[in-house]
Amino acid sequence: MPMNLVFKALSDATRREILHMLQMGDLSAGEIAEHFDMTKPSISHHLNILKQAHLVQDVRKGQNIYYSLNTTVFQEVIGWLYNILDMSGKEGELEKTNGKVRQKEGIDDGKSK
Amino acid sequence: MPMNLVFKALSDATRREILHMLQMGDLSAGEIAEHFDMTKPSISHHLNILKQAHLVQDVRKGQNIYYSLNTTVFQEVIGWLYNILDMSGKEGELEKTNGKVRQKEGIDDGKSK
DNA sequence: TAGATATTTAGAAATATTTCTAAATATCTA
DNA sequence: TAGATATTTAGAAATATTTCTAAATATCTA
Repeated sequence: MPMNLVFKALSDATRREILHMLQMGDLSAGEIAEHFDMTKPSISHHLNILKQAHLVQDVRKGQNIYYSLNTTVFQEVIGWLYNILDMSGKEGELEKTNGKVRQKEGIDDGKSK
Repeated sequence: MPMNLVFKALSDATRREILHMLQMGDLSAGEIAEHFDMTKPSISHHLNILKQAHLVQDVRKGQNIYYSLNTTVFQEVIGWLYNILDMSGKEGELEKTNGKVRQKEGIDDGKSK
C-alpha cells in the first residue's frame, strides 16, 4: 500500500477518531456521522479517504453501508515505523533514551576537539 | 506529544525521507538539503515541522545545525497504532486476516436473516 | 571587524484539503 | 411504483500546506 495515502489518511483527527470508533465494532456511515458535529457528506468524504488507504473496508447491507477496520495496513505502518528505529518489531526492547538507539557514529563537529 | 502534530509531520513524503536519512546517522541541515531537489528554506521548513512534532532534535555545532532522530515519539505512534489493533505491542502475533482481529460481534444487517 | 558560509525567517503564490449545500443514487416498504 | 431513508457525488468557499525568493541571523576565519 502506498505509504503516502496511508499517512495522509492518518493525518486528520476526525479520521483517526473514526478508526477508534471502529475498534469497538463495525458501524454504518450514518452511525459514524452521528458522533460528529459535521455533515454526512463530510464524513462520507473522510470514510472515502480511509477506504482509499485501505485502513477500512465497507460492505453494503440493505440501505446501510457498514465500515470495518482493515488491520493489515496498520501493520504496514507499524513496520515502517519499526524500520526507522532499526528494529524488527519482533524482539528487543527499545531503550527509552532519546537518540541512543541508532548508534552509528558520533556527529562530526568539524573541530575534532 | 499531541498525535495530531506527529501524524501531520509524517504525512509528507519529503519529511518521511528525511527521517530515513537520519536513520543512517545525524546530518546537518545543508547535508539534508543536498539530497533533495528543493531549496534550503523549504527543507528548513520541513525540519521545523519534524522538530515541532519532536520526531527530530537539533543541535548547533559551529555554523552547522545537526539533526537526529528522537525515537521516543516513534514509539508513541507505534503505541497508538497497536492500541487501534487492541494489542499491547509486546506479545501476541497478529493474525494476518483482514478484520478478524477485533472480534466484538457481527454486524446487524437489520434482517436477522 | 569584514566577508564568507550555514541556516532560518518573512511573506507571497500555487496547490491541496476540509467542509458545506444541493442534487444524485441505491434500497426498502407500503 | 411512490415515497422514505441512507449514503454518496459534485462542486464551491474557506482554510491549510508546500514551495519559492529575498532578507535576516549566527558563526567562523583572516
